[in-house]
Amino acid sequence: MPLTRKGAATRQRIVEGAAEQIREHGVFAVRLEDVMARTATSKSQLFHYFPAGKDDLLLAVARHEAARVIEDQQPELGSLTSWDAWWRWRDKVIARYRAQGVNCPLHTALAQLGGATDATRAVTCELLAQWQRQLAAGVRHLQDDGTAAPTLDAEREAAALLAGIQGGVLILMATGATTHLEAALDTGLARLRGETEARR
Amino acid sequence: MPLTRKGAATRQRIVEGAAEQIREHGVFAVRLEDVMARTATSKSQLFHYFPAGKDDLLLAVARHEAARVIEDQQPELGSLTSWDAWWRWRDKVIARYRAQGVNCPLHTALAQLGGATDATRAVTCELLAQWQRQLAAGVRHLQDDGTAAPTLDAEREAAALLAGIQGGVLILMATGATTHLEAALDTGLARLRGETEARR
DNA sequence: GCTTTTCTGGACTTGCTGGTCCATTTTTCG
DNA sequence: CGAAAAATGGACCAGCAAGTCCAGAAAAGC
Repeated sequence: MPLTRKGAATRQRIVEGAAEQIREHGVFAVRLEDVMARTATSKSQLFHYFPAGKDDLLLAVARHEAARVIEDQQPELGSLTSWDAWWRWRDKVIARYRAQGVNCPLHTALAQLGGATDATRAVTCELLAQWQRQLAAGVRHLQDDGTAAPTLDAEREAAALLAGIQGGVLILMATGATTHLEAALDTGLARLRGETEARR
Repeated sequence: MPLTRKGAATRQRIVEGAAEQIREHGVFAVRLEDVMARTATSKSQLFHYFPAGKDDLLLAVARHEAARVIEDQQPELGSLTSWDAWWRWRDKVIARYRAQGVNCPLHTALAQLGGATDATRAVTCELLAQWQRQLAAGVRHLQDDGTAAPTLDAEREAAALLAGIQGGVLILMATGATTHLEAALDTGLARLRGETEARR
């Protein structure tokens, strides 16, 4: 079923509108009606573009938001080629999540879908894998320029860092404080450099 | 409203039954009816013991599960007095969450409640605070016996470790793999000891 | 034992929200 | 231009699950 230019625009409007709505009020509070009102669409349109209904839409939103997560960290995340770049990235991550506050659309969208479906799981895994891949690349850069010990397992370090970020964000969502996210990032980076003390 | 012995038993049966149900099928799939069937109770009982309805029950479950989280880590978490104790604790945490698999009743229960309510936030914060407190105490023990550098900020290290655990569990729930949880714990512990290499 | 309170059963109500349907308009494309 | 396909509007349906109510059984307490 080919989409006309107009159709594609509408579809996108729906996805973005739904994402915003979720960001503002959380997934559980979002009804199809809200999305309709926000995006000036009718129910038939929703089901026209997302035949399988709400889950279908939510999945699209999840994909959309997953892409955003990575994009928002660029270009820093993609070029963690120096110690300085790492710190710029660190600051960006904290700023991004501090701004986002307690609503993690991706996280909640996935939660709503129950994680049961293979599709949702795939979205999550893909996001995590991409993220970790870029972190690991960054670790290797540090190893190359002698900042980080060559004995470190880059992949493992990246995994640990990623876990710290996820947990930090989770705690941020629960408590509203960025303390843990910062602690995770700072101790993680300090570790890469072989420092005992965490900066800042 | 004083509870008779029987009443208290019923109430507890409901909470535990609901918790099990959630653990097995996730919060979103749990209907009051399911809880009724499982605990051999009627709807009037549910509303008798939890006047505010489902949210009320869910909150009780959250509290119940929060307590479990800490309990399940005892006695290790409470006495992280040596490097060895730390490792025993590490193994216990991994085992616990591996067994639990993809269902984190606490996490989902809180998600369902939206995190909006003050009550749910309080439960989460209390749990995190307790957890972190015990970790920090453990860090100080390591500093006392010379295993960890005295320059480390125990509270901050504990925060980072906690974030890593939370993220690791989150990723475990999403992907089913304990890789990240292990990586977070192992690098975290290695860092405490000032090792460059992560064990295992 | 008798009264009061608590506990339990289950039928009933109700509101909400996802989903269906068809008629109408707009776009596409030969 | 005209036919086919896509896009849109909005009324309608259906089911579910939360929450209400009252009557009756069991326990508590004097």
